[in-house]
Amino acid sequence: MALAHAILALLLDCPFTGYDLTKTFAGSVGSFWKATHQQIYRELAKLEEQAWVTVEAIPQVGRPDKKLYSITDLGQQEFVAWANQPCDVSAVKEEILVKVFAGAIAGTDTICQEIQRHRQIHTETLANYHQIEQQFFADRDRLSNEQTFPYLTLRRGIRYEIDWIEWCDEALERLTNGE
Amino acid sequence: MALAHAILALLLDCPFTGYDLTKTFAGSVGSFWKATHQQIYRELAKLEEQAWVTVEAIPQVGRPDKKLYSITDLGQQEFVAWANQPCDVSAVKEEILVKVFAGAIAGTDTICQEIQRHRQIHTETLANYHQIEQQFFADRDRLSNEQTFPYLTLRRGIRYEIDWIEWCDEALERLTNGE
DNA sequence: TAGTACATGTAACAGGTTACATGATTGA
DNA sequence: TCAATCATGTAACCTGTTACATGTACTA
Repeated sequence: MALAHAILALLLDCPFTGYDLTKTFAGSVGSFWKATHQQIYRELAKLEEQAWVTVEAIPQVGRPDKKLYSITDLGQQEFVAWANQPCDVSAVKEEILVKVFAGAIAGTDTICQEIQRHRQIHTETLANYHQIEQQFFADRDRLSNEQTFPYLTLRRGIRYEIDWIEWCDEALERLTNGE
Repeated sequence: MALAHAILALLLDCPFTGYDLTKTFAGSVGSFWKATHQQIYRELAKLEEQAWVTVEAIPQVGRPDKKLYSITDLGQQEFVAWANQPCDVSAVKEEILVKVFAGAIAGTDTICQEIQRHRQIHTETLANYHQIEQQFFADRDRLSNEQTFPYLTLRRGIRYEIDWIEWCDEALERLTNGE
């Protein structure tokens, strides 16, 4: 049910098309939620059935109609109710750690290369987050209450990437010690 | 396909029953992979079809036969081949951050309580990891190559929990500032 | 002229969750 | 006597991924 609520969370602020939601999930909100366009279109259809959102079709020339989705009062009530229920800590599933776990069979070189590749990816993601931070949260210690909430999700993303990079360094050191 | 490889990773070391695999996924290996018994039984059936594992039925009194699964040479080859292919960084999906993102509508109190709840859970998980560390990796700076690999996965888990706890503290501070 | 952005969708499949089902043994 | 542990499984459902499909407009 959480994809539904992630979509509602975005619609609370302003109406969106499925297309724009897809881009948002691939962008800023991507630090804590991911979804493909197929998932989003399917979910929007369900949300409409439940009357949590309404659609307005906006005709266009040479393109499919834009379908602009807005959250309803019912949708907003549902979101608040959902937010007030405790939720689980998310389950971790790390493919790279499956490899590391069996590193003795996969081979130290293989593992080190993969760790280095991941370190690179995390470094790039971190740079991206830092750029968002500069652009949208310049005066970080004087944010309004409304701005603080999205900033905290970005902070979580930044911490997460830094922590991965540090683990990669630690792992590489432990694996190359004595060579 | 990664559940299959997570199972193979465990079988590389020694044979397992589906039941024992379930417990292992709920325990130590749970720091980087989770699976329910239904998933595991279904996956084991597939692995057997592909001849990546073999089964030995062990009759018991008053209980279903134990089915002890062992990895085959083919399974081992497959695992090494898989480990040598680059894999993606895992996608993050954090339900709590969906709530935090829309915190202005959910309400600061609601959000703070939920963050505090999660802080507690992360603290307990961390304590659990520290205990595993004490028990199985006592002499942390003098581990054999074989021990280093699983230790690194535990280190990742420990760092992850610490990082979450620190983020919770940071978030709570930012949200209660000026009250 | 090739690729990207815009804008939606169907279909098939893979992976994950929840409920139900069986039935002996052991410990509180 | 109640719950937990041992040990397996079926079925239904929900979520997520991949491939395919359409067709314009703009940019390199």
